[in-house]
Amino acid sequence: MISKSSKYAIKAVLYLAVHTNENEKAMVKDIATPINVPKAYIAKLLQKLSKQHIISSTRGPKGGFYLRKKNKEKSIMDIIEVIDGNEKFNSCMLSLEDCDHNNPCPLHKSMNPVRTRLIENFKNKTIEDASNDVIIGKCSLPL
Amino acid sequence: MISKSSKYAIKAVLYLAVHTNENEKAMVKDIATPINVPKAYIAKLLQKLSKQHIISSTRGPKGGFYLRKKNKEKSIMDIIEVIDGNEKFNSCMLSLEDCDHNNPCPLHKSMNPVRTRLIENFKNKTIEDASNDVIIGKCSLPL
DNA sequence: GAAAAAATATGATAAAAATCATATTTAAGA
DNA sequence: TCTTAAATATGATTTTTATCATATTTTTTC
Repeated sequence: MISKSSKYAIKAVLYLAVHTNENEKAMVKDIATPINVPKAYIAKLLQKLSKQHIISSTRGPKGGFYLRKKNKEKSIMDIIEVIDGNEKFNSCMLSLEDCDHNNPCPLHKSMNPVRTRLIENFKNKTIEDASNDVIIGKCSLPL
Repeated sequence: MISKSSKYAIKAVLYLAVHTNENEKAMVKDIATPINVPKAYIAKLLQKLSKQHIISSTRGPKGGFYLRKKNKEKSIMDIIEVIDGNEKFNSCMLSLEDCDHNNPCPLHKSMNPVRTRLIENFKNKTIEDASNDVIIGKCSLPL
């Protein structure tokens, strides 16, 4: 559905949303274990997210990764786009070159509403939305 | 979304649905080009599909791959399950071990209806349904 | 039955995704 | 300003997925 990397990234960002802010940062080693992702691998993903301003970071002692208010306004889709690229959901279900409404493949008609709904969900759900559900105990995260 | 292999397999089966029957078979070399898939690769996928009785085949001269009525009753989901395995759509969107209705991850609530719909679509759409749309010109296939 | 034409079986190679390792840069604090 | 602790940059390795190649078996036809 979405790549392992994107799933990892989403989990990491949600972890940061719940546990960090300008004053309380988290280091890779603090993040990797609770979200159950290899340390060196999540480090790379965090760097990518940081460079694209999905998350914030500072170097050196007392440094780490964290989320600002601005960061929390980003959507789940923003994360996926940084990690998997933004063609992820735009291509035809059968990868046909010129499948569209006027020239649909046999799966187009039934699948398009699903795809649209999927994209909407990812776009509409902000980091803040998702992490709030965790904070108020409505949803769970780790592992 | 679904693997390249599954897409290839679906295209091949639909090709067979439109162009073959008990009396008119198609060889790998006849199939590979129009659906735009490497010959040796689609050969392997066809063998897998054949072994699982999604498609039919006979060896030797005059042999080839084809679809019986029974084959056409199979669903798109049947193809995907043979190629990608049947865990494809069952896991949590974040791959959390014990995410379910009672202990949902932050994406569960919004994503579950989409997932359900997706599965239903794949299960309800038979080879026959899809190929008929091509035959009556409602949908297109190649490339 | 021998020859040829097809699928089938098996395994090797290439490309992409995921994982691991290490050197470099930056910032804090003594 | 030196040491240390952190992110950052870079690249090597492993695993998975996709692709290529070839030998074997089955079936038809002569």
